Amino acid sequence: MKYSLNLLMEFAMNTELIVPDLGASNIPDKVRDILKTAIYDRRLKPGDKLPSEEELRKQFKVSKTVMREALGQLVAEGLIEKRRGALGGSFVAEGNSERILHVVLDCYHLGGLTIEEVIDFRRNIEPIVLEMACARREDSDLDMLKTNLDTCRQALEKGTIDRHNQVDFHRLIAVACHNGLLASSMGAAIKISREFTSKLPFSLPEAKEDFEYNEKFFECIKNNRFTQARELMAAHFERSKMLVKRYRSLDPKK
Amino acid sequence: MKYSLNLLMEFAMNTELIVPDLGASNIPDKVRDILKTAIYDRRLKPGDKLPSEEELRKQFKVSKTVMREALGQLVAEGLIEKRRGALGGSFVAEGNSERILHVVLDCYHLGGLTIEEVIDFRRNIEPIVLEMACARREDSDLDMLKTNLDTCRQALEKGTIDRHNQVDFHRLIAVACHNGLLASSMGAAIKISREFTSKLPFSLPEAKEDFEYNEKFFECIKNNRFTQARELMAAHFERSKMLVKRYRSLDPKK
DNA sequence: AATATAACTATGCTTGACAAAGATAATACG
DNA sequence: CGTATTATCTTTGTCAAGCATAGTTATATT
Repeated sequence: MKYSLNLLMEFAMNTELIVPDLGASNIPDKVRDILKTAIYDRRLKPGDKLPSEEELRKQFKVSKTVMREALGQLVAEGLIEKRRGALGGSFVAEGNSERILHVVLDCYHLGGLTIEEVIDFRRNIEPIVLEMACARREDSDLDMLKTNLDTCRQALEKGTIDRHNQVDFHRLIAVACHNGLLASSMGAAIKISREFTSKLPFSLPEAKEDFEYNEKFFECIKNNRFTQARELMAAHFERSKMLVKRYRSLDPKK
Repeated sequence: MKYSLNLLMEFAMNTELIVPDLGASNIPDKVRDILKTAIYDRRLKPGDKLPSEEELRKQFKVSKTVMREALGQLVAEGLIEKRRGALGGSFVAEGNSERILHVVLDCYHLGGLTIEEVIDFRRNIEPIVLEMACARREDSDLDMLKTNLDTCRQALEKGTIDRHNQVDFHRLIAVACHNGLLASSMGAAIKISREFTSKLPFSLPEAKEDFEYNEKFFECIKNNRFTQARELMAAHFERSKMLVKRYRSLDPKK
């Protein structure tokens, strides 16, 4: 079998190699950077199969362990996927914006982002997002949003609260904008909000009030009511602000 | 030395362990998930030192190789940092939003995001960002922006173009909003834009026109001219749109 | 007292061997 | 002849033991 990866030899040739990335100190990182560069340059495209670990190991002239660690990092970064078995191997991953969400979440949990920032982000951006959704939504988006509303309504009618879906409605609004970057960043912000608010007390009347907002948002999107949408979203966030404040006053520390 | 990580034993106890994350198939992933969970739960806080590889290996009852792979993945994900030497080891990383940028870039290079989406994101969000900057900028932000303008102006006066800084001005606007999530997502979008437009031809008159926009943005931010800012940014993006279109017509494929 | 050296602790790298998964080909058997 | 089982082959996954290297600390030498 022939692989179009002789270019990797650029590594094997130079013990002190020329890496485009600022010099990684250890060998696995160097190997990883070379493969990463090949992917960035599209010499390796999504779906492409890399040589086997054994083959790569020989090409890079590194040990099995190092090769595995380099590939492991690329897997962790979501750039490649590995499959076992006879037809297995390492494959360049399809671009999926799922990882954006995870990284933002990581950052939040490490204290690199505060909940205030996240909510501030939403408060300022979501009005625009709703406006965009009004302009761009397709019929399938309306169906999607409607399904969410129905699910939440059924829960409320039974006296329960579907908190997950009720918050998720906001993510779906972003999805209806048909912009991956927007959907990812809003998705992350909303996921963090959801994780945070899940600790807050939430009464049935409050939930119903929240749900009514979602219904109003839906009507705006359906009927392309741009300006009304904006005001509504602003009002909604004034409310959220109060909820967070109340929580903070209940539990002053942290 | 005593580590407060006996909780890790929850793994060692169960050969078939209970991982919060949906079952990772291989051992390193399981170990990684457990450590990740500990970080998420803040049982391990940024700056905390993990036990040595040897110690962890014993606690998790896994081989050295597996332990290293698990830690390697956490490093790749930016959750921990490793240092060599006597006082070395694995340390929980401080939250840094730098990784968000990398992941978005990865996603773009894998085809998970198109340049159209990125520009669309900017066109819709940046007017708000500029507006926010008008309201929130501090004196230090004005200095930062001014320094950028000076650098670019000097280049133009010498007949050269400082493309990097001229685009970077937009990132600095986002920074002036004092919201990490906003700065990160806009930073990523702008970095991708920059990478893309670096392939476009760019004449000196065009660069000057672009620079004048930056100067106008600065005046808005300085004097809190919200509404003017918005119109300006919209106009600026109409221009960018044309530039991209021209590029596409020059090079129809890709 | 300043400097070189040794010891210690931790990560980094190598090698070799075997296990397990997944696909294919060969074989046995109805 | 067709199906089911078994063997085999490729590739990733795991283990183990040892040595190399970095960085700190203590010790010895001058």
